[in-house]
Amino acid sequence: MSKAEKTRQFIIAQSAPVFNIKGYENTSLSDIQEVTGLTKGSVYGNFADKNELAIAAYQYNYDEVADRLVQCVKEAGTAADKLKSILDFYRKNWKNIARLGGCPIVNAAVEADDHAVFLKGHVQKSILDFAGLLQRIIEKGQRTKEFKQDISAQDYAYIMLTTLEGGILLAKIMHSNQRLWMALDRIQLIVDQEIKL
Amino acid sequence: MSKAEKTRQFIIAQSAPVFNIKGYENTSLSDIQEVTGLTKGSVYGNFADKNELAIAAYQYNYDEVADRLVQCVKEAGTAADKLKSILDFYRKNWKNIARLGGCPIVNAAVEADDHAVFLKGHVQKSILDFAGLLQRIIEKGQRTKEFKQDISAQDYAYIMLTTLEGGILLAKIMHSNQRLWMALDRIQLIVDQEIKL
DNA sequence: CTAAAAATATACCGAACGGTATAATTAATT
DNA sequence: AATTAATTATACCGTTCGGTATATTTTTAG
Repeated sequence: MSKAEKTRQFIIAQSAPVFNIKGYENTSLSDIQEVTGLTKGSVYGNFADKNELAIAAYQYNYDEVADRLVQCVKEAGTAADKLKSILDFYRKNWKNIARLGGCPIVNAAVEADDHAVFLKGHVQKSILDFAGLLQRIIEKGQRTKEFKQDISAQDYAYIMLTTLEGGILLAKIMHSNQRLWMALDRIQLIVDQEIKL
Repeated sequence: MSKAEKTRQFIIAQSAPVFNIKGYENTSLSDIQEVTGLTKGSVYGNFADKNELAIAAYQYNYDEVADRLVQCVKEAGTAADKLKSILDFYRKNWKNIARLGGCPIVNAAVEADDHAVFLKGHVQKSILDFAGLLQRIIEKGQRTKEFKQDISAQDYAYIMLTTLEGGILLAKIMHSNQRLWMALDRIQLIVDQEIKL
């Protein structure tokens, strides 16, 4: 890894939380200078423009959560355990996620849907990715006869994602873990009552 | 209503969708000049600063939706019909709401939770307001023996709100009505299976 | 160790930002 | 209709914005 590549990664890692907290359009280069201790010349030597860095930072923010989720899922055995491990992950890590600005998908989605267009494709892709993860777990459960055969794995994946992100949104603005806990409990209820055989 | 008061209302009404679309921090005074056809002097003659206008615009955006929801609720008879009328409202008006930037609560919440602090209290208040509306409908249903007695009206109000806002978030960024329809169907399912007697 | 290449810092650009003092205009009062 | 008061327009302020040309420093390769 060259020096410049190291610097590039350093800039992304340092600025990622700032983008997640202040917003991708609202974060300024002086914010990035402040948090990295580098100068504009250094930043622009490694990124074509602010948007390129913003996109890299969003990807970093999403991957940071997604990679750990995938890890949780891998470590769990049954499909039901895999789903539970995702809910547990949020219960265990919510405080820290909130400190870093909350869910990257939620934050970026609101910006990207009608004005920060340069982010839209990336946010859409990560939503498909997350929904896909959930869907594949449900389908696996169906193959292993853990879960009902006649349900739509995709529909339930999106119901879970919807409930999760709604819960995160409310929990963040209301400063209330309970709003998220309730959403997670609701997802578990759906798994137990509607998905499990 | 004085001339200035008329102008004030005009500025709020014209700029409200812009704030909802571009964000409350990211909307500039030149955006407001453009959409109102007025000059800075005129704007600052009616508002102390940009934040005062932003708050008024948020309130306008929320009230615009909330007032119509309250109207729907009033016109419906039973508690179950009242809840259904809210879901129908979103089904019928989603296209237009999306055109104006989506749900004011969702948009403002993401900004207000960690950087646009001046909005936070107002967003929190409207969430309590919306949840309260749902809660009161459920409690009415309990009093009229439509709904189960042993459920928590407040918990179900928040589950509905969570699902609704999650659905709106996904529908907006994915350009997919289906994501919202699915959330609305899920809420109806909860009413039918868990709330109704 | 030295030269070439790559990476970072400096100093600056024009444009847009939020905001204001004041002038010009319009509305309200008598 | 005239005068006063309220409202809107003009012109400007200092600051910050994203971005860049160039100089300096630091890596890297021979």
